[in-house]
Order: sequence, then C-alpha cells, then structure tokens
Amino acid sequence: MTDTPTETPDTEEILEKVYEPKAVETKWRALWEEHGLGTADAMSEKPPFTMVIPPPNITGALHVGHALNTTIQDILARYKRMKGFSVLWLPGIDHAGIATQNVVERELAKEGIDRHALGRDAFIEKVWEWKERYGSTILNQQKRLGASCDWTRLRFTMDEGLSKAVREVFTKLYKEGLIYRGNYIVNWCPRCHTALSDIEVQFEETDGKLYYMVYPIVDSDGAKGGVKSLTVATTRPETMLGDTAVAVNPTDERYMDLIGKKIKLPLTGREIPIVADEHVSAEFGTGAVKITPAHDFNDFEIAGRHSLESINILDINAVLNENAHKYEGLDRYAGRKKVTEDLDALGLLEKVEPHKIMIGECYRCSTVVEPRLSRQWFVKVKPLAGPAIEAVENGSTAFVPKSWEKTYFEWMRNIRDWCISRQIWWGHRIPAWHCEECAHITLPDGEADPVLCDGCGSDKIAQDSDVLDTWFSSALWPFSTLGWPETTEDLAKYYPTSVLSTSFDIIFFWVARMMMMGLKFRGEVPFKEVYIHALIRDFEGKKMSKSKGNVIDPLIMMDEYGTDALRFTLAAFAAQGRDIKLAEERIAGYRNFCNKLWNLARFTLMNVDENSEEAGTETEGISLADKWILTKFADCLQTVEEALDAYQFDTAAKALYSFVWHELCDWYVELIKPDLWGDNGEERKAKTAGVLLVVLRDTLKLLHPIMPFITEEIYANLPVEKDGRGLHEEEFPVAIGAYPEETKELDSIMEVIGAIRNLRTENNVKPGASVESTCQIDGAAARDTLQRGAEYIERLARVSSITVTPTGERPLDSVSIVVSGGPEVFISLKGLIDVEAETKKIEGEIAKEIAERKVIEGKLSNSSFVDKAPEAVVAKVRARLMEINEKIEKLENGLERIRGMGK
RNA sequence: AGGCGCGUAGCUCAGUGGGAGAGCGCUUCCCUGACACGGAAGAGGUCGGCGGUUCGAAACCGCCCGCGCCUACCA
Repeated sequence: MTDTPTETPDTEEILEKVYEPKAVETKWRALWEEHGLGTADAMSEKPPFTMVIPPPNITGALHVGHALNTTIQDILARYKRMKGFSVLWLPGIDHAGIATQNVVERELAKEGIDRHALGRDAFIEKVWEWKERYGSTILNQQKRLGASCDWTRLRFTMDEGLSKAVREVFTKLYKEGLIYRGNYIVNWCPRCHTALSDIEVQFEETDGKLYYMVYPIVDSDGAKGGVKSLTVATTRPETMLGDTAVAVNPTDERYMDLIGKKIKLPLTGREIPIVADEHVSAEFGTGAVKITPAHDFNDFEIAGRHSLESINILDINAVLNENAHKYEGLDRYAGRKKVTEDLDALGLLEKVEPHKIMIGECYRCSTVVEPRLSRQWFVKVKPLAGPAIEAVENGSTAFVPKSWEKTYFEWMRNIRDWCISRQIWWGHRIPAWHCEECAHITLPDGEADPVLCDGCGSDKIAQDSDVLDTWFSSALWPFSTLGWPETTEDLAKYYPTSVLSTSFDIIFFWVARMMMMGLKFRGEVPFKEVYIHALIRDFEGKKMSKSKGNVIDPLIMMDEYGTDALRFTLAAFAAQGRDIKLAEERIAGYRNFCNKLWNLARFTLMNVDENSEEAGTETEGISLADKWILTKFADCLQTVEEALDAYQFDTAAKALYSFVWHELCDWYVELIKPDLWGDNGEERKAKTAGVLLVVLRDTLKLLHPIMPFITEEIYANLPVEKDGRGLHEEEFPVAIGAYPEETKELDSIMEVIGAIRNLRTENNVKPGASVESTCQIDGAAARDTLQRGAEYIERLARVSSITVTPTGERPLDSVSIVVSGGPEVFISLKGLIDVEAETKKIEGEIAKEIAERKVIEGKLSNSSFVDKAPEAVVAKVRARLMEINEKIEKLENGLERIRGMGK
C-alpha cells in the first residue's frame, strides 16, 4: 500500500479507513479507570455536581432502559466535569430481596437443596457467595457503556454502612410511632411466600367471569312478599367459603327490609348477617355484595365498620385450608371450579356472565397475588408525605419535565401506609426483638443487639424473622451512600444531590420515598431536580419484554455498532415527554455518523501539522469559508450548551449531527480542499489547516459527553497541545469567533452552487462535464459577493467559467433558475436543451410564484394586518413581495426567450 | 371512571402565533485523491376532524374521533 515511505506517513497508518470501535473502547475504558476519571474529590474548591445512580437490581442484566439512563447520566457527568464542576456520580446496586432469593433458591433446587433444610444463616451465606460471583455483571456492563462513575465509591444496599443507616432509620421511626406492627390484609404472593407493598402488584386486565350466586335467607317468611333468597355477584366464587356477611347499600329500596336479617351460607351452612354499607353500589351486579374480609381489601374495610369476623380460608400457597372444610387441599382455581359445580347442582348458581377484571400479579414472578390477612410491619406514611409534597410545591425539588409533578402529587396525596415486612431471608432483618414472656418489642439502642427485654427484663427475646422491603433501604440511598449516619466530608460536600435521572415508573417506588426519608433524616431534599427520562419501546410502540421477544439488547448493539453509536442514538431519541420507539436501523444510522466523524479526522490529519493549532487560533487573515465554519461552530456550541443545561439531549445530538455532517463535511471540507492542496499559496494553506484543526478539536469536545470513545481516540491523534491530558480532562470549548456578514455572503454563494447543481441534474449533464455559467443580478455589492465566491462556485458546481453581470440578455443556449432574493443563474447547454421541458418547468415555477404572490398581496391589502401586525413582520412580507415580483419578471423573460428558441 | 400524553412526509420524530422541517426509506445519477457506513440532485404533507380566539393558527381555547400509558374499592 505505502510506496513512498519517506513522505508523510500514509493515512492508513494513522487511522483505519473505517472506524473500528472494539479496540478503541477497550483501550479507553482501561485508561479512564487508570486516570481515575470519575473519582471525586470532596476537598475540591470547585462547585459540586452530584448524582446517585438508581441502583439496578443485583440479579439484573443491562437492558436498553438502563443503557438510556446510564448514557444520560454519563453525558451530564462528563459535561459538568468539562464545565468545571466537582462531579460525584455515585454507582451502586441494590440487593433485590425477593428477586435474589428466588435466583439463589432456584440454583439450590438444581442440587436438590431446599433453603429450609439449609437453615437461615447458611442460606444467606450462599446468597453472599452468589453475589460475589455474579453480582458485578450489571456493573461491568455499565462500565462497558463508558459510565464515568466514581467506582471507588461503589455502594451496595447490604453494605455495613448502609445497613447501619437502615437500622438507625427503623429504630427512630418506630420510636416516633411512624412504624407499627399489625394484623392487616396485604397483598400476598403465594409463590414467593411473602407480603408485597401495594405498588409491587401489577394489574393486568383479564377476561374473567361474574358469577351470580343465590344465598337463601333465614326465616324469610317475615319478609315482605316472602323473599326467600338474595343473589350476589362475584368474580371469585370460591371465597364464599369465607364469607361473613352480605352487604347492600342502605338506600337501596329493594333490600331495605332485609337489612339485619341473616343468610344461610350455602355449602357451609353458616349464618351470616345482611348489613348496610355506603360502599356498595346499587347499580353494579345485583346490588348485593358478599363480604369476605380475609381475602378482599374492600371487604376487609367493610368488616371493620361492622365488626364482622374474618375467616382465612387460604394458606400461604393459596390452597384452601381447614376452614374450607371439604374443599381443603384444593388450590384456589380448583376450589372455584368445585364450588361453582356444587352450587350449580343445588340450583344456586343463577348465571355466569363474561366480565373484564383487573387481576394483580407479583411484580417479581407474575403469580396472581392473593389478598391475605397477616401480621406485618408498616410505615405510617402520611406524616412523612406532607413535607415531601411541600418540597415539590415550593420548588425545592423540581421535576423535568414538569408534568410529572402531577403524578407525584396524585400519589403522595392518596398515599396509604407502606407494608415494609417481607417473609424472606435475604435483606435487612427487622431490628426488633420479641419477648417470649411479655410480648413486648425491644429495639436496639446503638449498634449492639439487645439481649434483655425492655419490658420485663427477660432474656428470652428473639429477633423478628422478617426482613425489610428492599425499597426501604433504597429510600435512604442519596445520603446513606455518602456515609450517613456518620458525619462525613462527602455528605457535607455532595448532599443534597443535584439531579436524579430515572424513569417515570419508579416515581412511586423510589423517588417519593427518597423525598420522604431525605427530608425526615437530613432536613433537606435529596435532589434538586428529578429528570424523568423516556421509556423505550419497540418499533411498534410496545413495551419491550423477553416473553414478546422484541427486546433490543444493548450489549449486542454495542458489539455490532459500537458503544458511541448506541449512546448517540439514545441521546438523539431522548426527547422529553415522549416514549422512544427504538429500531435497530436507527443505531446503524448513527454508526455511519461515527464513521463520518472518523473520516473527517483522517482527512484532517492528512492536511495538518504541529504548527496548525497555533495558526488556527489566530484568526487574522482567514478565508471566507473559515469565517463561515467558525460562525456555524459558534451557533452549534450555543445550541448544545443550552440544550444540555435543559436536559434536551435530542436537540444537542441533532445539532451536532447536522453541524458535523452537513456543515463541516459537506460544505467546509469541500470548500477548503484547494486551499489545503496549496493552490492558493502556502500561507492560505497553513491558515486553513489551522482553522480545520481547531474546529475539529473543539467539535470533539462538544461531542465527547455523548460519544466519549471515538472522540477521545481521535483527540489523542490530533497534533494539538495536550499537556498529557485526555479529552475527558479538557474544558468545554468557547467560540473562537462569529462573522454573521460573511456567513450570509457564503450562504448566498452556496445557493448559487445549489442552483447550478440542480440545473445540471435536471438537464442530464454528466457529473464529470464542465459547463459555462452566468449569474445575472443587479447591485454591485451582490455581484462582488458572487465574484468573491467564483472559485467556490467553479469547483463545487463544476463550472468552467462564471460570468457575473447585471440583469440583461439571456445567454445563448442556456437554461436557468431564479434564486429567490438572488441572481438568475444560467448554464449553457449548446443545443442540448429540451425546449419543451424547460418551458414546462418555467411555467410551473411561474404558477407557483403567482400563487404565493396572491397570498402575500392579500395580506398586505388587509388593513388590519398592516395596522396590527408588528412592523418587522409587515416589512418582511413587503420585502418578500418585491422578491417574488422580481423573480416572476425574470421567469417570464426567460419563458419568452425559450419560446423564441423553439421556433 | 379519573389523570396524563400523543395524532405533522412511506416510517420515526422535531417544531409551538408570522414564508411546512430533520433522520431513515424511496427515485435518478456518480467508486472525483477523508468516507459507498460515501457524494450530488429529487419526489413526497388538506400538520386527526369540527368550531372558536386572532390581522394571522400546525401551534392558543373548546368539543369530537383515534391511539397509548398511569391511577382507581364497582364486587
């Protein structure tokens, strides 16, 4: 390939022809870590910028939602670092109690081991072993994305420090009466064998049935009209075994006389009362509701109001228990079948109708949850929610986009007590000790576990066997990770955090709870802003899920297209307030962009040397094209900066894309090639090479937060002063200069180039052939501009000669285009003109312009427009009218001449 | 049922009171000394519908239609 080794090295030796991300990414990941890129310095004088990563589930693997959120945070972290902040981006993972326990139990099951046989301590040891082996998977995947977290401050919710925070918070809340224990109905997962909080249940609309069951009334003779029975409607007939009442609305005339009477419950023979309750809707079903307090949330509340008994008919597996008598041992669905069959046989099943119902499923294992009565720990949330609501109302914490505040308020204002106990082993064990002798609950005072009962002094106390909801520890994340409850430098420097980036579905689980805990225990909001990013869906707008098989795996995408391409895609689609429909072609498109940038760098390296940077920094004597690109760069810089400050990642990405591809590559590089080849002297060559280098250097800085790998690699190859710094350590660039007048000039020259190119294509001129061109325009200044651009026009439009004249005779054998507000542009075709086509084209043009003129004239003849619209607008419209008139005149002249040629 | 959001070029989406835009796809031509993961030139839209406000509406307001999501105790 290289045959002239004595000359400047062949470009192939500098950079590959096509960008190959793999090696570059591996190299820079290692170097960044070596350089301590993300390591924060709490002693720094710089202002702090803090983010805590939403800790991913330790059992998880990176999905495209993580990839988006990690990318967003990394863009912010790198941007803020370059802007001079002391950035702490703190990474971590949560212990995911239920999910992790499930995973480890499944592993053990393969070896035929049950956790109960193993025992609690041994099992937990197994979980830690598992964590050591697999727990870093997702962290490594985040590193692969380029995440510039402070990996020296990595935290895990089960760390000693964080566990200390959990115990401190639990104890304090209990002592203040904000944590209590009680027997309530909760969501129960019959597969995970634990209680779940309200929001851990996901509702799915399902095709269910509404069963109408006949309940005989005891002593019906006394009732008016001799009513002998009552029909109730239910979606869960099997629960009738646990019915303890039937309720009707007190104002429902159909049933008024029955209130206070009794039902003889079929199949069991129990007698239960008919009660009146406001909650019952007379319109739905039959207006009479069976009440099963142990297995329905509403029924539980109604039971409370009427002091009804609760009969639990299901065990922890949702299998009917001894209270279900002869149905004992059937699971809930088999029980349903048998109960309905038996009722039907007795003639007590009136009818069955199809009915849509919302069924709750466990968010970890999708098993249908069972409302179940049990003793659990709860956080009394209302007193904590108040300040958390206020903090958002008064702007201490702001949501971006703001519309999410409504969701937050909605939930916070209707919040119910939070069930925090879980009947599993993996997690923070509840720091409460029960006394065998007096039933008193003893809490630790300090770090040591209590040994004696606070109440009676007995030493027969045992720690509660439940663990806390994982989200309980997550709620402390913004301050527990900084060292709380110790007083630390990190806490002083970096709390409250600056922004939390997360997805909307986590507002309830996490954001709201962090707000409550942060305010309660730090007296300050945990973050000043909450950026709610988009949800990623597949190309059809469906939620991605493994079962649908429509997931886009970010790891595969990184393999195939490069990490920068994936990151850029995610940024470019991260418009606020809208879901992202992601398709693989998008990523391929931005892979091409990476390659474009790469080749721009190759081109630059071929044309610059170690003196170029200095030459480019001094703007004296630079060319029209140089001034143009510096101006466009300044515009791009401003757009990117404003966009990133406002979390408009799509705007930033698109501005960069269009600047690099269309302005830098398509125009500037093409314009300056003759300069770089020395056609216009050595001085010009050196100057332009300088501007090219400096613009590329600063463009890399702008791009770096979004595409860290490729920009770092190119930057390392540029002959610019680095002082041993990598791009990630550089400051964000500032504009070198802006030249609006010259930029306008070159823009108008480009329009002429566009016009000539258009004429060439329309008239089938071979791409290689040169043509003669004439530009006619009145006004010396306009002609000067074109004259100054003559070289550019000749080169980029392949014109052999260009003549600039005032408006006048049409050149022989030519076709033309009128540039609005610019010249009439001709190219000569020497007898190759298709007169008919040309005539048609011009006629079409004229028709279009006349139509527009009509609209504009209409505006101007409307006195209220002229009077009321701002002057600038009216002036603009007037100028436009002149432009159009001029254009029409030229077109008409042209048409006349063309017609003459046809004869 | 309530809340939020969306409906702009074939597809994905910007635009949010004064001349309809981008990317991808498509058509035609071109391997010109950074790049075919490329270059040049094009075609393509009653801005969901109907009313209203305004000199002026894709944008603001109201209603309607369609779609999505979240919340909810109609069993």
